[in-house]
Amino acid sequence: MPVEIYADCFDPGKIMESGQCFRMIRLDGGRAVETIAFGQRVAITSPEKGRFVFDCDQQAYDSLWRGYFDLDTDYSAIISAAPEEDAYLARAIAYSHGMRILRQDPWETLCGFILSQRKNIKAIRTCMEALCNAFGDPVEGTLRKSFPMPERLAALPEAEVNVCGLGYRTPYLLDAARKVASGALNLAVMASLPDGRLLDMLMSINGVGIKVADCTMLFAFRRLSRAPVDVWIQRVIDEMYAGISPFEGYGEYAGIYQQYLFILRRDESGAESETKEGCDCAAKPHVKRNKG
DNA sequence: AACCAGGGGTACC
DNA sequence: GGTACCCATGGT
Repeated sequence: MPVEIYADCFDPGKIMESGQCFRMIRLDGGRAVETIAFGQRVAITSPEKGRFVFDCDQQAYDSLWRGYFDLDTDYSAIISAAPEEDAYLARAIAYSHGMRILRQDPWETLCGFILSQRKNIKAIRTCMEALCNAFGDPVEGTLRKSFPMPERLAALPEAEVNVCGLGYRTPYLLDAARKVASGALNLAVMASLPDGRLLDMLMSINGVGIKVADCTMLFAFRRLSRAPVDVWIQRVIDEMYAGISPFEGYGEYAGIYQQYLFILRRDESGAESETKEGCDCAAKPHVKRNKG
C-alpha cells in the first residue's frame, strides 16, 4: 500500500518549515510529516537518507503527491543556475537543501496569504486550521478537515467567519470567496494567463496587494520568477544587497532563490523556531481567549 | 504618505 | 502575569 521512492534534494521537514504552506505538521514524535491538500491526506517518513515512504496508494501518489511535492523537477540544476558570485545566496541554498516549491491549490494558497498579512507563520497556521475545522469537509484517514471551498465561505455572514480569529482580514477573505464562487474570477482559467494578466486579476481582490499576489503566483501558479518581498526579504535587500533588489538579475528561478533567502534570514533572527514539534491544533475548535 | 487594523506569539522582566 | 514588540501587508 505505501509508496517508496528515492529522491535527491527532497526534505519534507524543510518544506514544512519554509513558510510557503500552512497545513503541514509533524506526527509520530517528529518522525513523519503530514499534510492535507486537495481534499486528501498523506504522511511521509524517511527510513534512511534519500529514501521516502508515502503512506498512500500508488494511484494517489502518481495523480497527486508526486506533482504536489514537485518531485519531477531537478533542483540540482536550479541550484547550479544560481549566480556564482552571490555568496549570501549560496549560503542560503546550502542551508535549505531539500526545500522545494510545492504545486499548491490556488484557492487555498490565495486564502492563506490573504490571512498572512501582519501575522507570523505560527499564527497563520492557527487560523487556517481554525477555518478548516469550522467550515471544511472530512478527509479520509484523519480527524483534520479540508480547506473550505469558496462556495462555502461565500455563503457565510462575516460575523460567523470572524470567530476564526481573522480580524480585519475577514472581509478580504469573503471578497475573494465571492469573486471565485461567482465565477468573476476563474482560477483554472487564470492558470494559463501570462504573469501580468494573472497579477492584475489577483490584485483585483480587496486585500490582495503585490506581495500576496506574488506568493500566490509562486506557490500555486508556479510562476517561479516571482519573488515576493515581505519584511524578511526587505531586510535581506537592505542589509545584504545595499538596498538594491537582486531579484531582477536572478532570472527565471528568482522566486525559488527568494525562498532560500527568506528561510535563512528568518531563521538567523531566531523567529519561528518552535514549529518543529508540530502543532496539536488538529481537530480542535478555535476558542477565543478570555483576556479577563 | 503617514497611519491604522485585531490579535496571536514570544522574549524579557 | 505583565507587557512591549513583531509578524510572508494593504487600504485609506
